[in-house]
Amino acid sequence: MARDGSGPADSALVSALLRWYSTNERPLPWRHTTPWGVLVSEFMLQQTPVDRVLPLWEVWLDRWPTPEALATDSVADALRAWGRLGYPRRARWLHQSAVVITQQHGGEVPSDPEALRALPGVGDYTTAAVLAFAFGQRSVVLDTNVRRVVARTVHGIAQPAPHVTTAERARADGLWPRTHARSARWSAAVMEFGALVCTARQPGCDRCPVQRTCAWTLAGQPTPPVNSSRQAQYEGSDRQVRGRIMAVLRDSPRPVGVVALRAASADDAQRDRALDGLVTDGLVTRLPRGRYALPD
DNA sequence: TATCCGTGGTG
DNA sequence: TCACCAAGGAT
Repeated sequence: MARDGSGPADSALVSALLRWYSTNERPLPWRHTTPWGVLVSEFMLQQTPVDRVLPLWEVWLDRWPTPEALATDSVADALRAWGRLGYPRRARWLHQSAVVITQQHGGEVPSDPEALRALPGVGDYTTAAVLAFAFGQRSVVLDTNVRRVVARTVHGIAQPAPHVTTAERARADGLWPRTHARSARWSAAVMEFGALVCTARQPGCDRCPVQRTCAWTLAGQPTPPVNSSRQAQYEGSDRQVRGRIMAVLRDSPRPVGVVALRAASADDAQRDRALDGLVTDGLVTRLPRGRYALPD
């Protein structure tokens, strides 16, 4: 039977997972905080597990309880506080967003989709997430968890496409509850369900409340096509060297010279390449006489 | 649009 | 051991 994403089976799915969420929701601190607290959490959670974000989010919100507080401090402060969370460009984007919020939005995280989407480091997902989780608005929150749950339970495939397609978004919109409050809660519920039960590797189908109606299970849980594009090797990569350079600069209270950066890579060409990239990305400042530092 | 961007845990 | 995975975004 063809599914258009708005039939009674979908209503049953929504109701069942909302019920599951009512007794399985983790007490994460960003469930009850300010819009700024939500925005910080969303930046930190991009491609980063919850357990690693938790302690750092507490530190950040204590130190910078408002966008203005962060905007007043330097990018270097933000990069040091980001520590080893990964993707330090997120710390810079978050700092830049804090500046924009302070200067253009009166210090308040905007609740307007266009204004949110215009902030550096804020894409389609983060825009939808802030609308739902900070402002209780209806938005179709499509993250990796949500997309996997919908792909399986509704579309009957093990994995969603590599990127969100127009058709996928349209079908999800048909599935999403119409009211603001129910939509926002559903977004959190389906995301939590994907993170805790309908996981990527070993889904807990024995604990799943919608196993009987799951399209993927009914189809015999067909395995996904083999992933043709493999993840690039990290060991020895420019990426690894960039990370090491950032670590040296974070740990140094003053600018460093090339000698200190040799610890990041003994390969002069690779080290220069990585440094150029970091300078271009605004994560490192090149000073006179061959010295380097984190940006002001 | 395919690729790049960090880091650490895991099966 | 090592490839995959984790509340993506920018170019």
